[in-house]
Amino acid sequence: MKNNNKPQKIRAVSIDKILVAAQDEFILQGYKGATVQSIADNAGLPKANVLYYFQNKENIYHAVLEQTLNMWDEGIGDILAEDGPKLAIEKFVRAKVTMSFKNPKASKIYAMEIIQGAQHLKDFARTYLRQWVREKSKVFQCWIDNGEMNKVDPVNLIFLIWSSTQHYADFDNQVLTIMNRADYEDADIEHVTNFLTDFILRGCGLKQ
Amino acid sequence: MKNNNKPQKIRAVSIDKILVAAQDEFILQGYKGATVQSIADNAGLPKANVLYYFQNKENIYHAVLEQTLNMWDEGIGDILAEDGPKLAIEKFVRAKVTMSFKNPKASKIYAMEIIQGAQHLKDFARTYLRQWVREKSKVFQCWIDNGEMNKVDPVNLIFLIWSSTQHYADFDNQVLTIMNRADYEDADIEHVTNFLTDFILRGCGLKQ
DNA sequence: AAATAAATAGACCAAAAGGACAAACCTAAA
DNA sequence: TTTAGGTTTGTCCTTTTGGTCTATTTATTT
Repeated sequence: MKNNNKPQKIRAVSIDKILVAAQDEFILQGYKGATVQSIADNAGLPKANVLYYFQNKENIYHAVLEQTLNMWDEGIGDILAEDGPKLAIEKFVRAKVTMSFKNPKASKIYAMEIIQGAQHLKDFARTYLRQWVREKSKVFQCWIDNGEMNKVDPVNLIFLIWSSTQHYADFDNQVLTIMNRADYEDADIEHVTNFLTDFILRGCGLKQ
Repeated sequence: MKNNNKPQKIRAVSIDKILVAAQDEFILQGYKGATVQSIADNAGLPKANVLYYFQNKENIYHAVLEQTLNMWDEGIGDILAEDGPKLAIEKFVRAKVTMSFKNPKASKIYAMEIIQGAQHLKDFARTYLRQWVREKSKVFQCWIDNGEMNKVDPVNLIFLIWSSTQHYADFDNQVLTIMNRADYEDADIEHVTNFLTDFILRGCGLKQ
């Protein structure tokens, strides 16, 4: 019953189970606090088997990080000059909010990394991220210069959008506790998206 | 030269050195990853001496958390009905931004706690924080009902202010990397405060 | 100065955890 | 059936670390 899986898929399935378990473990315990044994238990595999696929704990963590970055990358949406400020911001905020609600764990792994000094993400931030911010800032600046939106510092605007959207992922525990709720519901995504787009568009002088 | 300290102050001084070192260690390594030895080294004391003041690691962490919450509490500022929306938001944002720039470590400790499930802060969130949000929401609601500001969901507004201000503390590494800078400067506080107050006031319909 | 309390410090221990190893166990092609 | 490559698992070892114990030194009080 167990190994009826297609031949070369065993590897993929096991690796996936390990990564899922590892993500939870790293969030809850941090890198040092996470134990291979616990990851193995949660993945339903013996420890030696986990070490067979990933040679050591650091490799597991790298794999989790990589997966997280890929997801972040896909879900980040984009800010296109041709969309114009209003549509671009709407799309971007919606993408990030949806991402935060649908995949809070990825956001948390990322947040913990940055808070702890971005040891494993220095390069990512220094190259990819900086470049991304630079490009998008230019787009905002164009819109400002064209009088399509208020004069708002683009870099800080990006920070505000990032932080206000990711807050619902990283601090989900706090948000839910304060709202006296057990879990997010689908309607929340819409509600928060509407709140944030409205608010941010107004902040940019794109509404009323 | 060493023990010329005033009599009963040795204890206070040592405890303080330990707490400072512990805060750094807990941020960098997480709870499980932090070692008493490393805290002791950074405090310039032998490990046994650290355990002499705090009986075990958990006590150290509790002390750090308590200190953090007190600081948070003082620095959080307040939102007073009599100030009116504009002044109240200005004051609050300025307080939180200043706090973020002046004491990013406290914000980080707090953020990690919440991200990791708020194990040690469940009570704080369930009682104090929830109550605080409830009260301040009422104040916002009054202003809205009086037509003193736009109809903006108060709870989400509070979340937005929290997240956008704390971002400069929790993600300082990322912010600095993106801005290609080594450290924050005093002028940054003013700049960010102005950006955020402007933006948020406009979002609330309190400007232009 | 003597006695008492506080602080410092080295040595030690048991438990936990990362990782190595080797033996067994499939599954599929030759 | 045999062989080879991938997979599963129990066992063992070493290092790290939280915490204890005891001894010594430094302050404080009487």
